[in-house]
Amino acid sequence: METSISKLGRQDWLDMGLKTLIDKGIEAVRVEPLAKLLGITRGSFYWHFKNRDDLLAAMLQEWETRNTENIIESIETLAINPADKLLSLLEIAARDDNRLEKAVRIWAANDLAASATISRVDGRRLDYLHNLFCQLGFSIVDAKVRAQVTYSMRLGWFMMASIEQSERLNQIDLVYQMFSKL
Amino acid sequence: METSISKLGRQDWLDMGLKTLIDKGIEAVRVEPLAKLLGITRGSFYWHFKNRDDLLAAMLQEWETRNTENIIESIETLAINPADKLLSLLEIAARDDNRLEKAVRIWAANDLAASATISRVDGRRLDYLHNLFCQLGFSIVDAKVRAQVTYSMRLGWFMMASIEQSERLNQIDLVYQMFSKL
DNA sequence: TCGGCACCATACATTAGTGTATGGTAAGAA
DNA sequence: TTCTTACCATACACTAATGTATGGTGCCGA
Repeated sequence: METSISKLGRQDWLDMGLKTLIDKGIEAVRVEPLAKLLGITRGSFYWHFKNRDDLLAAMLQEWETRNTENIIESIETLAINPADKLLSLLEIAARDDNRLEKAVRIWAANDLAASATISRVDGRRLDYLHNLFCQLGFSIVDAKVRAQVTYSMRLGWFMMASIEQSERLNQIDLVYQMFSKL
Repeated sequence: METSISKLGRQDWLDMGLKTLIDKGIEAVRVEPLAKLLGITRGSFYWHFKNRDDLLAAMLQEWETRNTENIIESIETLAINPADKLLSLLEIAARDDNRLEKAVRIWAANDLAASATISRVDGRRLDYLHNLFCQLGFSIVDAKVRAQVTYSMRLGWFMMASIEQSERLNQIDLVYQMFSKL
């Protein structure tokens, strides 16, 4: 039937959890307030999840799998040579809506499970960047430094509150010139 | 008398607040747990502070004033020409213990008062950096972009969990070469 | 030496959330 | 039709924290 008044499922709780994680941080992801937002009681929640920690773990995994699937693959399809790939990466990082990633990183600052997830993601991305700079002709060690620096910059982008998307796009030209040249 | 068993004061609560902010985040800064850590009851707290928000505001102000006094002044004394100043800034950022700043930034992600403070600090630092790059011979707009990029990178440093101080120090050479050259 | 101030303890009322147990209901399978 | 499954409501016991009110105590100055 797919009517909009149909019953809610586990995914609805998950989505609402991720949404309030983005809007108000992990401490605001609590089952009673979530229930209020969904117009429902907590009885439903404890049917789908063991407890609050179970939801948090599910949220973390949801983000990591989504993330692992998306980013790198899309680059690999829409760009061929390493220089274009680097540029595409920078543009995606500057343009995309990073609110969920930022929220997870903030979460990770005081939570072991979240910080383990973040570390894995960082590792994969740094490896990919490292590889890219190697393909651009840099030595192993030079490529590593460049990967770290560009990635630091990318992380800094969404930690700096007072910066506009247009300004980030301005920065890309400079960064690309600097980092892609031998 | 100055005996170590003397009574506690407002500053002791403040210090313990900042310490647990660093260790466990702002949500862990709560008066009952703090009282336990100080080996005292909450009666003392409500003598020195109006309520929990009053403590949080005091912590924020403490950090901002400390911060405003320290950083830039120390640079201005230990380096004369703009190039040395830039290098000193990078080294300080890479070497210093940024745990408190990181904690405040994490806090700011979900708190208006903290994010206002962070914005002021970012503004001051970006202005200073901008000025530095101007003195190095860059145009107004080029200096602005460079200031933003170097500052982003600095913020990214303490958002990236898996990076060692020694690696940051390695990055400095490259960054300094890239950004100081016209 | 005595009053007062600064600091701390204790007790209370209140709030917001957790997790469990148990029962109700609507829809589709048997 | 009846049964079962999936989902939701309700009620309860519990925990951890907030803020207030009030009283106790040690020290210091007049």
